[in-house]
Parts: sequence; C-alpha cells; structure tokens
Amino acid sequence: MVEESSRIADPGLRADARRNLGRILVAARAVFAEHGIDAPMATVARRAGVGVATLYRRFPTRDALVRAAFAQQMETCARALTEALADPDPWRGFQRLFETICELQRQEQGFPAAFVAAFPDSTAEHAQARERAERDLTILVRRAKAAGALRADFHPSDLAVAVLSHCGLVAALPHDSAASRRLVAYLLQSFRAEAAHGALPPPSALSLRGFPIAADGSQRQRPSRA
Amino acid sequence: MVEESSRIADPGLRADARRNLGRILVAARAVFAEHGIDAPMATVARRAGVGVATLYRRFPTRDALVRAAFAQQMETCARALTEALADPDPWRGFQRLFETICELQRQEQGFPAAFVAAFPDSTAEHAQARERAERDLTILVRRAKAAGALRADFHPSDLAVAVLSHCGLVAALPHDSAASRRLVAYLLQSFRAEAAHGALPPPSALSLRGFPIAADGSQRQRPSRA
DNA sequence: TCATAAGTGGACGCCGCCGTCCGTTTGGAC
DNA sequence: GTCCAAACGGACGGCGGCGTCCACTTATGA
Repeated sequence: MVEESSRIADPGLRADARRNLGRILVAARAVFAEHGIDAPMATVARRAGVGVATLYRRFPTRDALVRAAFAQQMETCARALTEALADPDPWRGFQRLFETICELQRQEQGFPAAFVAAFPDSTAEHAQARERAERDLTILVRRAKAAGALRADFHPSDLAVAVLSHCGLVAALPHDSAASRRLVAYLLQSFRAEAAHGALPPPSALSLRGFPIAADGSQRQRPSRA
Repeated sequence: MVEESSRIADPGLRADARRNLGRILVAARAVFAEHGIDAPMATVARRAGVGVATLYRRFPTRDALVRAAFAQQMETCARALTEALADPDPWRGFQRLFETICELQRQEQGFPAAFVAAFPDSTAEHAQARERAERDLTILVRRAKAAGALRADFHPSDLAVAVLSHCGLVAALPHDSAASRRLVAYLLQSFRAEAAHGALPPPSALSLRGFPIAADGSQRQRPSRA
C-alpha cells in the first residue's frame, strides 16, 4: 500500500500530498469495488478524506484515476506473463497466467470493469509494452503447442477472448467465485491438446431464478427492482 | 414488428397510441443498441418521434422499457428451450439452445446488457415461468447426460455461467462475432462427454493492442481516451 | 357533424454530478 | 521562528437527465 503509492508518487511531492495520494488510491479501489467505476468522483474524495480539488489535481480525469487505482493489478498481470514465459513447462506457465489474471479479477471488484474499459486503449502510449506482451504471449503459445500441451488451433487472441468473457461473468456475479472457477476450468480443459476432462471445481450455487429463459412473454410494463 | 407491438399492446388502446407504442419499442432497441441501456429516455422518445410524456405513460420506468423492448428476444430464448426439449437428440437440443441464445445476444446489441440486468430479478413475478424453465433445463441436462453426450459433472447452472460470460464478451467486443463464436465453440467442446476436439471457427482478428497485460507499471496519471 | 375522452408533447422544476476557482492551511527550507 | 510556495478543501456555476403537469390535438362512436 505504502510502497505502492510511493511507486506512483512523484518523489518531489510534499509529504502530505503523498499521503493523500495513497489514501485516494485506496479509497478509489474501495469505492469502485462497491459502486462500480462510474461512482461519483466526490464519493472517492470523501472516502479518502480529501477535497474534490485534491482529487482532480492528481487525476484530471476519472480514467486516470481508474488506471492508477488498478495499476498494481495490471502490473501483476504483466509479471504473470513474464513468469509464465520463464516456466520450464510452458503449459503450466500458460495455465497459471490465465488463472492468475482471473483470480485477480475475482478478488478485486471493479478491476474487471477497469480491465475491459482499458482494453481498446488505442493511445500510442505503452505501445512498446503492449508489443512486448503480445510477442511474449505468442512465444508462450508456440512453446505450449510444441510441447503438445496446447491445442494446435489455439490462437493467442483466444486468451483475450477467455479473459474478457471471464470479466463479464465476474461483473455479472461479483460474489460467485465458484462460477468463475468453473468457467476457468472449462476453458482450460478446452484449450488442452489432448482432449481429456479433468475434475471440475464445484458448481456455482447460482439458481436459475430470473434466468431470462424463463420469460413468459405475457409481461407488461411494471415497476421492478429499481 | 407490428404483430409484436400488438402482442404487448392493450387491445383497448386507441389506434394512434398503439402505433406510437410500436415506434417506441423499435426506437428503444435502436437507441439501446447504439448507446447502451442507460441512454437517456428523451433520446428514445425523440427517435420514436413522440414526446417524453408518451414514453413515460407507457413505461413508467426505464426498466419496464428495457424489458418490453427485449421481450421478443426473451421469448425466443424461452422457445429455444422448449424446442431443445422436443429435440429427439438431447445433445443437439442443448447445443442449439446455447447457440441460439448466444446468437441472439450477438445480433441484438443491448440485449446482453438487458439480459444481465434482468438476471438477478427477484420479483415474485414470473416465478412459475422461471420454475418451469429451470425444471425443463434440468430435464434436458439429465437426458443429454443419459445419452452419453453431455459430461456427467455438468451442472445446470453451468449454462447460466456460460451464457453470462458470453454476455460479457459481447458487451466488451460488440462487433467481434468471431470472438463470440470461438467462445461458444470452446465451451460446447468442453461440455461434451467424450472429450474430443472438433474444428473451431476462425479466431478473432482481435489484436492484443491494449491488452492490460501490457501494462508496464511506469505509468502516471494522464489524460486518455475520454 | 359533433362531443368527449383518450392521447399527446414540450416546457419546466428538480436533482446530482462535474470540474474550477479562490481563500486558507501547512510542510519544509533557512 | 519565519516565510512562502505547495497543497488543500469546499463552495459554486453549469449542465444534463429525470419525470410531471397541463394546455392542445385527435380518434371514435353516436
């Protein structure tokens, strides 16, 4: 927490400013987790015990705040890729990469939304980092295929597909980690070269209550959960 | 379109009112597809060529409008379940059910969001329809397992997991139907009892540009796509 | 043709969020 | 201890969406 904010903080920042910045990031994660990344900026400021002006001085846009708040998680993802590449068993590396990302999204509410929101980020910035990540992933995929563990028709973009769909699941069911684990297990099994089913984690307790399949079509406008 | 609105419309409605109601539903789908289900009500009204008052008279809450707008799709889902149950080959029924739902979400932008938003609907209403859907799905799953096509450890809630994650994917990449198809294919293969890989649809053209794995951690707050 | 009630639409007041401005406080250098 | 620039925070004007109210229009049936 402390070293995290100091990592982001300008070292030339005054002591109180640095402290406030740390508080803001903590508050932002809490508020975003609780109310989503569209929560009012003032709510974050209040939670952090600072004025709105202070918040806006550090983070001119909500987007900047979101990025900063989840920079740690993003970095963990990046590190997971590096570690995956370093693993002598490429499949194990691949598997851990995917599981790490999904676990992060499961734990840190609001991170999935930030992840998705940041996804089509076409700013030229970080271009080199992105390219490296893409290259690294391609290498990892090639190795895992060569090892006979990853199916031959797997495409690197499939990892993005898997992660994004997992994001959506977690966003829809923020407290159902069983569902998340279930999805991860299913996907990993379908990515394996030799198509053998392993054991699955226990299913979600999720009932189908409200599952829209149940619509009977006779509905009329009416007030509802609002 | 016409018969759809008449299905929903009170038959005692005056002719112009019925016409406007139809326009509203069409406009709502278009606007929700374009701007998401949180688009201003006034936008829907303008698009429909009616005043806001008319819109509010028919649909007191945004939620009511969303439900009505996508009632057709919901019903299609319900019908798909019935058809799946009627299919002599339970696996084919199951597969088609899942594919139909996903295709609907792919086609009708905004439907996934409506689907997810409606999901934890705990109003007592439609309870019987929901129960029936749940029961039907359970039967379908049991049959497909008995036929040796669906893996034995599949749980009915896994369909919800699959659908919700697909919702999330479509929401994140509204125009990438290749990604959606890929996910569906992966999931269906991992649901099969005999773990054999079939051919996959072509991968998404999605590059990893902006994939948050690429974060380099050196970032600072800054303006961005906003 | 006319009476009437159903239907319409836009103007309007309300509210919550945004982002800035400015008077006040405080850290830290000397 | 003194000073000042950095930092602070809250008040405030602006904006945009919400939902209602009411004077006007029109379908319908006698």
